[in-house]
Amino acid sequence: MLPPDPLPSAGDLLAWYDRHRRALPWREAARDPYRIWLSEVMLQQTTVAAVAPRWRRFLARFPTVAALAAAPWEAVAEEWAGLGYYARARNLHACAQAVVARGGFPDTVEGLRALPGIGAYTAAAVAAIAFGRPVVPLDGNVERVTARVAAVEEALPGARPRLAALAQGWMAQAPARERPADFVQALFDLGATICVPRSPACVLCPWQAGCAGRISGIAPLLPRKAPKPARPLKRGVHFLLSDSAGRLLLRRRPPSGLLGGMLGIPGTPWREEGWSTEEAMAHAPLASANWRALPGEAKHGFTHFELRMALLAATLPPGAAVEGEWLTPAAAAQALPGAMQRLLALAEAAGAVASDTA
DNA sequence: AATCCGGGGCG
DNA sequence: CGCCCAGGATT
Repeated sequence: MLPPDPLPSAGDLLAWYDRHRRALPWREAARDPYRIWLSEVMLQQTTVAAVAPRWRRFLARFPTVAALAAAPWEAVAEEWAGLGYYARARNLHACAQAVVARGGFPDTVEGLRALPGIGAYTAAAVAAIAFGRPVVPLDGNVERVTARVAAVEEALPGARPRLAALAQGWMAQAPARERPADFVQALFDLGATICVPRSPACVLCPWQAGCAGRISGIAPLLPRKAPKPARPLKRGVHFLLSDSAGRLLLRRRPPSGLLGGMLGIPGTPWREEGWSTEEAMAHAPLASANWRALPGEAKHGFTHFELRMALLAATLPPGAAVEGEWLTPAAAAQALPGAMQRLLALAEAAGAVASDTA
């Protein structure tokens, strides 16, 4: 079969990008590798809309990589709370310290790839956007655009090497090679605004004439993906202990694993089998307290399982000592990951804690 | 290569 | 309710 005519032209895409590129906060300032790197880490599996306000807030608190490296983990965790994938925050902190120790960000893919939390994608993205290296980061947008333009019918993730080679081939064309940062961001924007997963707007696409997927009519079906397994349901029981001032007992979770390093409301492990009251009470932070079950359940979806949590509440008996940290409900809402905030909302609905200032 | 790891928005 | 999102680390 003959290739489509004309072939995808980097110049056409760059001309489109010059007119239609998204106005994103990390594109406004100069190419500070710290800001670019921070945006790329936040954008891992996270939408632009969710990242933009958090990116501004993070930089207001940690304006430089040195400031981030010098900050205590507790402050970084609090600033990241609610963004998800908390290993990113741990690696971000460690990466900042490594960068300060070596005197600045590496300006090559290999150098960046060696840092914590920087994989093949982020290394290529920072190298291209911050340092002008002619490399294409393969993200979900680039995978989709490339699979469609080249009509790659092989399913992900097996097709990834082919897609990467095709996209890198476009970067080798003259106009792209001279504007690597713009070219990769043009691919991002094309995938985010026109070559979208469902109902792509092919009539608006600068590459429509050369798109093999559009010509053959299969573009909306690409890229093909392997089916995903079903998510099991897990259950847990949690314990909300209030002191006489209305503050709540929280404990920092182990540094790795699910919600690692983040604050949490004490509770049982999460498992598929349910918990009897007696069994759950063995995990209570304080056995002798006026525990009462609150009505309802808190539900939360993780990537690989669904979670339902029951909640028991009690007040701290006078003179009792418990290990953990005491936070006001407002401070807890600020510092807790989403799953734990669901428990807080359940308690507020039951009138078990002071309602937030909202 | 397969698994684990959050949270939000959209059709 | 399922899918997708500027993925990385671990095994």
